[in-house]
Amino acid sequence: MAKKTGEKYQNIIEAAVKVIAQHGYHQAQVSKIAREASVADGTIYLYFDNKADVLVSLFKEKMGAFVQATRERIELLERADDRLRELIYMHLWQMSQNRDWAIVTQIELRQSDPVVRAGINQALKEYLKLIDEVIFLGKEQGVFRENVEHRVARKMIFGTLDEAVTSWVMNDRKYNLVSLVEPIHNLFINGLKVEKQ
Amino acid sequence: MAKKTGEKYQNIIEAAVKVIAQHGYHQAQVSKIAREASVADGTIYLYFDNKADVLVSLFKEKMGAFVQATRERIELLERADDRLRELIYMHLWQMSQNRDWAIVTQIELRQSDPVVRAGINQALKEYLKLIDEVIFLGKEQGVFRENVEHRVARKMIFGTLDEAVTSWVMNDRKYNLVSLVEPIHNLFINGLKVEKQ
Amino acid sequence: MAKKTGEKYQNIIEAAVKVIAQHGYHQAQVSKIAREASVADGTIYLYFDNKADVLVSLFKEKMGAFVQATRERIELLERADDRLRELIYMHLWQMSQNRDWAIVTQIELRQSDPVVRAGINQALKEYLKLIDEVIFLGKEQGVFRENVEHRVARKMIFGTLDEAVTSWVMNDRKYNLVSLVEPIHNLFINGLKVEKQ
Amino acid sequence: MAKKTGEKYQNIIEAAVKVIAQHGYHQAQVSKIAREASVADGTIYLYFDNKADVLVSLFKEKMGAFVQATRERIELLERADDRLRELIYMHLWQMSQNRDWAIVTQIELRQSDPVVRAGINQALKEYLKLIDEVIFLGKEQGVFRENVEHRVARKMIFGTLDEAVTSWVMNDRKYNLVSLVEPIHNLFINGLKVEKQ
DNA sequence: AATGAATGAGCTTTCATTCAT
DNA sequence: GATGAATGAAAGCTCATTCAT
Repeated sequence: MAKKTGEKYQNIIEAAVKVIAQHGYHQAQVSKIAREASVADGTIYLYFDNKADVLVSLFKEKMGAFVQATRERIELLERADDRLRELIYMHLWQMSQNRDWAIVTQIELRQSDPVVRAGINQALKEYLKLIDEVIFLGKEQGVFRENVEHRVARKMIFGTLDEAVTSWVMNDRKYNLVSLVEPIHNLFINGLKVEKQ
Repeated sequence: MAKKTGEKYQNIIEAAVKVIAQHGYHQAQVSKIAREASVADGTIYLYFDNKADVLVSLFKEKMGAFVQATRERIELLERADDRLRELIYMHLWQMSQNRDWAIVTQIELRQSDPVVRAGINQALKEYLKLIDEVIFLGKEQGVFRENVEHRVARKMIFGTLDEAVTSWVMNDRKYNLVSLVEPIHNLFINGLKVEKQ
Repeated sequence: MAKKTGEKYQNIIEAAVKVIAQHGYHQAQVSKIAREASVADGTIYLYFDNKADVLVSLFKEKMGAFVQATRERIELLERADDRLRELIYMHLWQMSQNRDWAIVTQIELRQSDPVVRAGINQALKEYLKLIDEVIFLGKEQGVFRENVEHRVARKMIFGTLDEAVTSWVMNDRKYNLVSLVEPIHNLFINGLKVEKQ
Repeated sequence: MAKKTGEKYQNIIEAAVKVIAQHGYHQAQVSKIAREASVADGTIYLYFDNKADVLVSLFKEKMGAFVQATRERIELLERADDRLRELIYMHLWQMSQNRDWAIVTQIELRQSDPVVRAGINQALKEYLKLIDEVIFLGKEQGVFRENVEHRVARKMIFGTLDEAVTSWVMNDRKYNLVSLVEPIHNLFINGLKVEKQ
């Protein structure tokens, strides 16, 4: 039913991001998004099945671009540990570049109902797959330990980055998020323990 | 105004957890909670200021007990790395023990409105403080590296555990969450890298 | 926000008068008014900000027409005492013509909350101004005494008419309200005292 | 059922006046009145049938005293026109003496539901009867015109005084209400018209 | 394709009254 | 007589979605 292309399709998605970032998820009514996109309320339903579809599409579009950009950048690098650093960098850098998107992603969209959550999780899988690939590569290259459970490592990497961005957004972005790239990478690679001397 | 003690107070909190876990946040009406607690709708307002207050109180009560139990257990141990293992264990074990609570905490309560979120974040701080204490102790004992940024380490520990539990809940708890204690602890301590030989 | 024009706007106002007159102020729920107006509950909120706005608008619309009709009629007359008689006549005649409106105005709307009261008082001022004009004209024409305090005279005129209509409504309109025009006018003009002979 | 005597009965009535004057009719909950009277909520129902009964009783008690005091004073005077002046004076003076009572009587109690209104009107009749008596006496004494309709005169007297007090209360009692006694009396007696010379 | 007026289901909270103690 | 904890009915308002134009 919904025609998921065209200029208006993009306009509506951008409008949704803007409205949600500005007014919060619970104040992001369809009519407000329509006004921001300069279309009629009904027009939204020509491009999307329902409101949840707007949110899920929004997340997929943005997340797709995010993953692709990250993938392109890390594949320029050889070593898995360098790729991991680049992934951490891209994650934090992209979020710090787009204030609205960070708010929407880390705070507002988490309040959405189960249907939207399901769509979001679906879109997230692509990113988790990319993380897995880095881990597997690291093991192959003998850079990461063989006995590291890749599912556990993936949770650590995603969980830490996610928590870092959320915490940064919640603290009104008072510090430079990208400055965390090295400390985080270092911690992932070397762990907490003191090196034997 | 609200009398935040007594048997009914506890009943209502338990009923809220049950209803939210069973029907989801958006289907957890006051009347449903009241029925589950075997009180009249109005009775809830003798013990809580409003619905948000029920949810925040619920989180504070449970989280307070959670943090206290964890603190008591880890303080029986000497070394910071052992304490960290115990904290990981307590986090995962307590969540795996209480199916409803895990769902409420990881999924449903995240959908709540800003007022509830603020109350929840407040309650979470106590837990983050406990994590910080373990990190500081580790540095003092020379068990953890001095040059580890404690804020980054805290984000890693909390972010990883949180992601692990969410992931486990979302996958319908198909595996034993406690089995992740060792892998996670190992990863936190030793990192991803291969040991020099 | 509210679009205060159109056929539906008028329909809702008429429906509100009817429902309030029939069921009383405290039984005039929005849903009842909507049903009477043959619109959905939500439609009311396209034309009015809230329930109080319906009531205030209703009063303003009706009172505005009332004052205008009265003004047009009295301005056809020269002498202030004739104008006063016409004002008394119009007041009593218009009320006796519209059973529902009289009930709403004299009984039901007086039960309304402070917000509505404030709006009503605002609308009443226009009528009081008209009364004042008649008094001033009378003084200019040498028909009314110069030493009559116009504020006191205004209270007498409005207070008496208001009491007359209220009393008539409360007594289930058993007599002809318009028959009071002459006695009231006579009393206003000549007072209680016996003429010196 | 209700025992309409005793110290607590009086306390509750005084408390009701105070609470209504202070917080307004719509904020005068039974529990608030009970607290002000230093009794339990349930105790009110030992002395009154229901909330409406409290309000009606309150009005009757106060109005009874008001009428009696007025009657005693005017009966000291011979002439009906003097009695009328005294009645005007007593009405305005008593209201201006008791701020709370004036607010309750003129503003707040008018918002009450039909049951209370009916009780109030009942209590008012005694006062209207007193006004009638003055008018009849005036006619007998040849002080007031025979051809004055007493019902109309009564409406004028009560309507004007009522409007005067309401207006004074609404204007935050910025002027001295008693200063209106002479102007009002003069207007009632002599009317608006210029004396023939 | 686009519009936007109309729909109507759904829910938190208040408060007069009761009754077991 | 006095208490006050408990009751539960009742209603204004929002907003995603539709559909006639």
